[in-house]
Amino acid sequence: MKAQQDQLVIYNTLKGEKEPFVPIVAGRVGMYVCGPTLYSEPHMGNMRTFINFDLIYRYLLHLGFSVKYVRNITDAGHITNSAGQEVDSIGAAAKAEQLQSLEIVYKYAVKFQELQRIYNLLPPSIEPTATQHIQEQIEIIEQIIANGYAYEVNGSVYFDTRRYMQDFNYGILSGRKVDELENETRTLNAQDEKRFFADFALWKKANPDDMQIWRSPWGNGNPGWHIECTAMSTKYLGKQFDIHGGGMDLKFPHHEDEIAQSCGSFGCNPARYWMHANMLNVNGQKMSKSFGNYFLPKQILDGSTGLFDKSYSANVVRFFMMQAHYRSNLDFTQDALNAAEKGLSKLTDAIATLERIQPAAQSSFDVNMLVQSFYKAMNDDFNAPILVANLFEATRLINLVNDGKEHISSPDLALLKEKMTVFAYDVLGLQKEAAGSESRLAPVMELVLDLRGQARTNKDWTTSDQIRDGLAKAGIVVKDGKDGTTWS
RNA sequence: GGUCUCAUGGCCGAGCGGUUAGGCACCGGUCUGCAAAACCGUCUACAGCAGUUCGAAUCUGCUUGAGACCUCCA
Repeated sequence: MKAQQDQLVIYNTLKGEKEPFVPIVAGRVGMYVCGPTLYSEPHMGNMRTFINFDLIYRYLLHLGFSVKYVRNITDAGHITNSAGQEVDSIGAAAKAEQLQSLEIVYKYAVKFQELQRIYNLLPPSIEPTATQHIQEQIEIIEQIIANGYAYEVNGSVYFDTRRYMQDFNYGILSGRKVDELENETRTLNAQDEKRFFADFALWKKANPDDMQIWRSPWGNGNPGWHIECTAMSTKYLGKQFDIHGGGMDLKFPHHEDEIAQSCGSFGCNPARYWMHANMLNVNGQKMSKSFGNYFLPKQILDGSTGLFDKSYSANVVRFFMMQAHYRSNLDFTQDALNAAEKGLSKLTDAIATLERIQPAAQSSFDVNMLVQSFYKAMNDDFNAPILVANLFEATRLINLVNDGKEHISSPDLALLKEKMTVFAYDVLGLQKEAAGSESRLAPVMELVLDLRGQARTNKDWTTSDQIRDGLAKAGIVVKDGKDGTTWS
């Protein structure tokens, strides 16, 4: 695995190009990913980012890295945006639902946990919450003030972007130039407390109707909306760690400001590799709450999205997502989901077929090369679509072996079996379909199919077809294969 | 308006200068009492116009179209 570790290449948003992945400490990876704000149930687009970073986490683990994966939960409303508007999303949800802020957070945290289970996400090493780290946030703000990169005005603290730009590059991640930003935003902040339009809040003085308020050296208030990630990543991963991830829409200003906060307090960029997952699209447009074109992960499961005429399992949705690269847009369409559903079953069938294959003295194809292609794909910036294509190449060969047209040796068979299983289930995070889940139905079906088998032996096609049609009406499909009859 | 990204066959989606991506659909075949399923095989591309190059989907320029960010956002 060490050799494979050395081959890993990651696209670093900070550099705008792929580069070899060299962890700060050999064999260890510290990874921080921005998690959800729990003022509502995460929608499918939110889930795509978490599924993609789950894939990355899983592959790093498979390569043998010891990974500390921190993904935060935002349970404090982000009080202001840079236009100075009040946007405490959690507080707003709390008022709308007539609950306390933490009730809202807990309510949706439970749902998020459930979704992670259903979509087969590995739990992160730590899931810290913002409200449990107010003190750490305050301490970092104090440090930034002490370093001269922030100032207090009337109970609020702002990051001093102009002062910061004298020593550091603001815009290093997003490529934004402050003077380009200015023309647009200046007017919005005319009567702001800020010294400069690009300054952002680290701490915001409390409003009378705020639902959550904390004490601070500057009076009662709320933390700004970037500081929590700086506080928590620093606490659990150190001032500098390996990978910082999140959705592409967080690149600016959230991640840019995290960098500014880290540089402003500790003098260094918090992460060496910045990774950004792309958005999920519906009809070519980003799925988003504000566009109203979003739907919930469980609506796909029960078929109530209104967009598709049937439901899909979490497994199919996950496989569908694995067929696009994490840095690409992905369009959520019914045809694409249907294709994923069929493809997935073809793939899992082939893995099951491996169990029945009889080895030959020699292999008629290069199994080792095939397995290497799995690693090659994933080592190239986690290129899951290529991996999937290679798994389908293996699928084709497995079926040919099963038909006696290709051969595989015993050691090669063992290798292929292991790697197919590992890559499909451990790395891609697909789930083995629970066979025979309807335990009470199984013996009944056995009996029914047995009777139908007898009818077929007697060439009593009327009875045989009657049974088949009757079962079809009950939603059970009978398949007459070469090796007997199966149903599903 | 500013910054940036992308335009691939019926659909989804890889590709980063020379090789079949892959899946689904279609079509042909194998199997089958029939059907379905399964398996095998095959076809359809690179938005447009110029340029660089022995060679371009892949590099450059322009045109057209779409999207993201600049407000909360995964």
